[in-house]
Amino acid sequence: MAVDRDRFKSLLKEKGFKMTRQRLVVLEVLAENPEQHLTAEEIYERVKVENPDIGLATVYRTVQLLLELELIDRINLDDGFIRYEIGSIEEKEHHRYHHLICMRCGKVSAFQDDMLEALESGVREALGFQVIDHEVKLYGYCKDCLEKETNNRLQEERV
Amino acid sequence: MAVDRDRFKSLLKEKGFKMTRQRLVVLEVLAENPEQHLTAEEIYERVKVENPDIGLATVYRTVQLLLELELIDRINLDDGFIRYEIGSIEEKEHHRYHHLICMRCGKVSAFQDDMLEALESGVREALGFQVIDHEVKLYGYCKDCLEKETNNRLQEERV
DNA sequence: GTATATGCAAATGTTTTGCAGCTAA
DNA sequence: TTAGCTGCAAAACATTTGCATATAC
Repeated sequence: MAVDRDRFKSLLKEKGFKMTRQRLVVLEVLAENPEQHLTAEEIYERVKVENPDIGLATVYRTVQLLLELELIDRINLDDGFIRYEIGSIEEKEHHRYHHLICMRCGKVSAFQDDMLEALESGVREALGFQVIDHEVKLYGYCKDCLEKETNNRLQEERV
Repeated sequence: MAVDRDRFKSLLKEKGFKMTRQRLVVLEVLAENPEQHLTAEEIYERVKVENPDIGLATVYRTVQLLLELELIDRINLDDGFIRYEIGSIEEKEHHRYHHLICMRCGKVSAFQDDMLEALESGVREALGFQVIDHEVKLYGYCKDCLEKETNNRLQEERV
């Protein structure tokens, strides 16, 4: 996924920001790693490969800016890091975070589902709360870990 | 909601822990403030009223212990604090965190809903991911804020 | 030219940890 | 008695901020 330089530039200009090499590179790293939920440190390491002079503080300042511009999403997996990933193109108005977090291997994958719209309208009617955005995290065991466990069990029974 | 001292004691004993005044008081504070999603600091302040000699580190160590014993739940509202609240009695196997977070006044309220079970079984079938626990956060505007906004608008029109 | 952005280092603020003394069992 | 717990202070950690310099426009 390539970054549209000119669109980025005019998006920045709209809000009085300047286009810089650092901002472009941070956005590019995120665009090149979709659904990778990178931490600031991870973004920093990848940016440094081609831009060794960049500072970690700039990465932190840039992700905040990109969040403001709604170009990226923030994900909190409760492991002490805030993570970022490029926003999906299809669903611009509603940011939908649905993440499957494996409690064994820690792998995180995303999925899409519109089922929660029913929940949201229910909340509106029952409690008078108007939902603007939501975040859903499902914790459990991924396919791979479930299969491994089954294999181990079979092996144990054989012994 | 009073804490059952003896049950707490035997629960600790089961895992080789000791019952202490500090642990009991921390649990009591959480039991007396259901659905209050207190931070460690807030728990500390409330505990100190009757136990001025307690240390903040003990509060941190105790909430970790209570989480392990599944007596309390952890909530992360992405505001830089980890919050804790007493676990609800009815739903022991599944910890269900559903929180409504007002983007205007910051008020947090909880609600209960079993709708997500359908989502979970769907995820199991489609992706092979076995869901054990989930967390849902809905961001939006609470009833009070919506009403205030409406009132303000009416007043502006009148002027 | 000037307003904005950067890099560095220092500060921040929450949470964790080391350790000597204390307490429950 | 002794294994486990506590309080204190220091450390650890991700993230933010101040400031002088550099850069975009």
